[in-house]
Amino acid sequence: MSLIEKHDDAVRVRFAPSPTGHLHVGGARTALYNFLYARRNQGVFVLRIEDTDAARSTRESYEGILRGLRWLGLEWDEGPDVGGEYGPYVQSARGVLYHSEADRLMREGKVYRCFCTTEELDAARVEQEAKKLPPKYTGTCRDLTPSEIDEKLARGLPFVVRFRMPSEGDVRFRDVIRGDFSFANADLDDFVCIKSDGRPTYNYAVVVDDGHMKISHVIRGDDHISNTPRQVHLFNALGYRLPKFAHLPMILGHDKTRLSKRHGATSVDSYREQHYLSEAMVNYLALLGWSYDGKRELFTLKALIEAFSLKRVSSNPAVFDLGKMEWINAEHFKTLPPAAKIELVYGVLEEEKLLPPSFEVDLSRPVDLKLVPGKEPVRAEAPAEGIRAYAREIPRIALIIETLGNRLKLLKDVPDLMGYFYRDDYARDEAAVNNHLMTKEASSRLSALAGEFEKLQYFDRASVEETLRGLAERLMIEAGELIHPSRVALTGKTVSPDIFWVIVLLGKAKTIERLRLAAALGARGIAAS
RNA sequence: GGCCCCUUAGUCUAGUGGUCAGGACGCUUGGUUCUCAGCCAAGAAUCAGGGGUUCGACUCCCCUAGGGGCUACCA
Repeated sequence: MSLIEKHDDAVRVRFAPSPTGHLHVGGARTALYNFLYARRNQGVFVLRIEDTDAARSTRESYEGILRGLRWLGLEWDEGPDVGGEYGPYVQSARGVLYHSEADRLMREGKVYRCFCTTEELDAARVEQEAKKLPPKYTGTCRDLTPSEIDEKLARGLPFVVRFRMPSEGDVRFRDVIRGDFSFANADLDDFVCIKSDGRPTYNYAVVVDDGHMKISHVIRGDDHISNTPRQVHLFNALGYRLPKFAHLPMILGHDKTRLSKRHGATSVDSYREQHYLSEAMVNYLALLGWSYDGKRELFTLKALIEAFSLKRVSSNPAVFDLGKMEWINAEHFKTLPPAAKIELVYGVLEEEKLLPPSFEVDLSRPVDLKLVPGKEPVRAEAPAEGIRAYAREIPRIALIIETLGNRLKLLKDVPDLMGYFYRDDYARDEAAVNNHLMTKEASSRLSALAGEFEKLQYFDRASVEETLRGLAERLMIEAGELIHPSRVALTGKTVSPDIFWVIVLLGKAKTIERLRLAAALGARGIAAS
């Protein structure tokens, strides 16, 4: 094998979004599969921006797409911002190429100028539809004589460039995922390559670019299957080597229609904003249309690169299931090292403004990292700017995360799960308060418990538990009779992590304060009723 | 209207003529327990429908139905 051939066989794939909206999950998955295929085969991953629709393309969208891809960890080797051998990578900057290639096709008689107006075209289409005929270009300008063309040109009439489609025969191509296709040329049309404003159409620009960028595999959504025969014609007409095609199944919403806004969040931005882990998003997207062996489901990006294969991409559409993605998110979160969890949780606490400077917890004596059973003390890294102010809060966050354990699955649940550790105006469950706090017994018990805690020298978990259970014994009640109202008094909810850890982490002063408040509330409530 | 794609439990999938149709999420039940989560154990649930081909079809062919795509000077 010569060096040239070797070069031609190199895997080069591309993700080619048009900057007309946010990066949605379907696009992200297409990008992911391209990325994985490139990395798996030591290939090159190209990012190309298809902005030939001047009216709909925006700068914000362009930036959003790049941001989304970076968040997912899908770094490209060639692209608009990083450059590369075959740039520019933005179609609006490749006009010269499109025109020179069109001129070449024109000289070879493979395309022709069409002077038909939009009105004429529309009228013809309406007529065809009325007669239940397939709408096709009528071919008015297909065989204009050179003098007719010169005459129209001289009059300055606008024109488009159309592809001269053979009226007979058929086109064939193979799809890596779906096998062989054959389309009758008669069903295709003399589609437009260059619009009257001089810009290329999608079908034309894609082929010129894929050809010139030496794309070896076109991996894209299956909504492009029916565009492929036109593109194959163009590849042949232009004399480019035909890439291999791989069409991915569509991603659907829960009602099995194309995924759209009304199905919930469809942009990868919104998942990032909701604090989903990018690794989880990548993992879930990978599974939407691809499987490794039908068994293994948890992968890091790195593991996906090892495992990915186009051969195992499914051909049926997949429904996006948030529930499964959240499970995958939880699984990935579990595997994070403590320091990473702290950083993530801290970020959410800060963003949700749950770190009010006024909220002082009495941590001077009791809470110590050594209290985490079976764990090495967690040492926070040198605090970054902004973190300094709360540096002494870091160990406590570490302990809260530790205590929360598996209950913390989604970062977006942090406010709900941790709010009562940081604010006195935490959410209270109305029913829980009524059921557990508004009784004479609860009121006196909580008051008694507060009194017992008051006497404690060391507010560690063992002392706290011993104190509570001891009181229960003396009152001749189940420990639960003390635990349940305490939980509601301290957290506002009927569910929380281990109550003794909650008490310790809340600190002695705060615990007693809330127990007394609840006791008073109960006494008042009873007197009032 | 024409051309094309898709169809295994609620969902993602394994399966390539002979399997008790496997796994996962979710769901149900039981166990552990201060609640919840977790964990452990058990369980319900699937080959869209109809014709063929074959000794034998989830697997091959045809039809129907449903969903989707293209048929633009959108991509």
